Amino acid sequence: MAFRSEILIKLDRKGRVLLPAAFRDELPADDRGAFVLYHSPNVPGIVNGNSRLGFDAMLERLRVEALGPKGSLKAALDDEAFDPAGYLSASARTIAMEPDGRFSLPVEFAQTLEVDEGVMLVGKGDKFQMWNPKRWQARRDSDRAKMATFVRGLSDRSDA
Amino acid sequence: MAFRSEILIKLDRKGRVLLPAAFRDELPADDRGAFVLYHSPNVPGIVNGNSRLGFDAMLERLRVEALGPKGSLKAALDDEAFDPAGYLSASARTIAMEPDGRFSLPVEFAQTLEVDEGVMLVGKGDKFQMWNPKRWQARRDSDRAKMATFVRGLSDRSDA
DNA sequence: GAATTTCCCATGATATCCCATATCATCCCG
DNA sequence: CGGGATGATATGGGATATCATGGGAAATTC
Repeated sequence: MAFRSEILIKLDRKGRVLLPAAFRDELPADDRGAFVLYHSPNVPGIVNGNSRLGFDAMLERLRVEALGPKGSLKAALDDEAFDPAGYLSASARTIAMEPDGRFSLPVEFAQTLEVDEGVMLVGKGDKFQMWNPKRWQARRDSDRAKMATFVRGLSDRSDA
Repeated sequence: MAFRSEILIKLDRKGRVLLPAAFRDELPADDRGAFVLYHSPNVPGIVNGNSRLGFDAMLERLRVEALGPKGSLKAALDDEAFDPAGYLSASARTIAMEPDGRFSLPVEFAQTLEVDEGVMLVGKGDKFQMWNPKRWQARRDSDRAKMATFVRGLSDRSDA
């Protein structure tokens, strides 16, 4: 399971979006037909996506790694303490696809994305993202510069 | 797994390219049939290729290098920080081959390469590259001179 | 019963399958 | 040792399947 590539998908006048075949193929074989969308925890305007399995696995890691094995029990009971996994669950929605891979984008996500006629789907390996195409272009340009800097930095370190 | 030699391959009028047998043989035995292409992180005009395994291994090293072993949870959640592995995933595509080893070159790669009728496939050991033949010739000539200088420099350094 | 959602069919573009050919290296057998 | 036989390789191309998208019609929903 590794989401790759960036694909521009049209939003039709019925509000439907296609999950590209390249991404559908990365969903677990026993759970095609549905996946999870959730708001970015720290960047408004980004919607994240993953298989149900992948999303649940991330929550699990979050519970164990961030809170420790005992913390997860506490999170299950303590309604006062902040629970990051619970927060993400609340911001997430399970999305059922039509047989051809299309789904209707819930308005809450359409709003943060501020989509009009197209959505950019971006593979991030363990998950994918949905972007407003223009905002993605700006982000990609800035990331490209950071990547070049990062690569240059690597060679320096090997000499040191 | 070691990609060697440089091979000129035709691009047919359907946009198909053959992954030469010499390179196909270097793919993992349990994962022939598909591989990964991705844009060079810092040189426009170069397309890199590797097995899925090789690509994923590189991403893994990247994550460790960039974030440290504990950084993976942060990378999975933080949509604001620059994530080199995520950047590469977005610039990559999984390519399925026909049984005879051919694949249709995605337009995004055909564009950066500016190919017309031929692509140069170049083995780089742990990965391979696709080049516009003319650009590759220029690069090879410049590399040849650099290599001679480099080899000459080696003896001095080893004595020091 | 008007708006929304789901199902189904249509279509153009692309990708894939499959068959065909030319070239070359390898093999095999007398 | 020679001369086909064999097989893998690189390429071409027709036929078929899949993909992304549009849109009509039935089924929900409030």
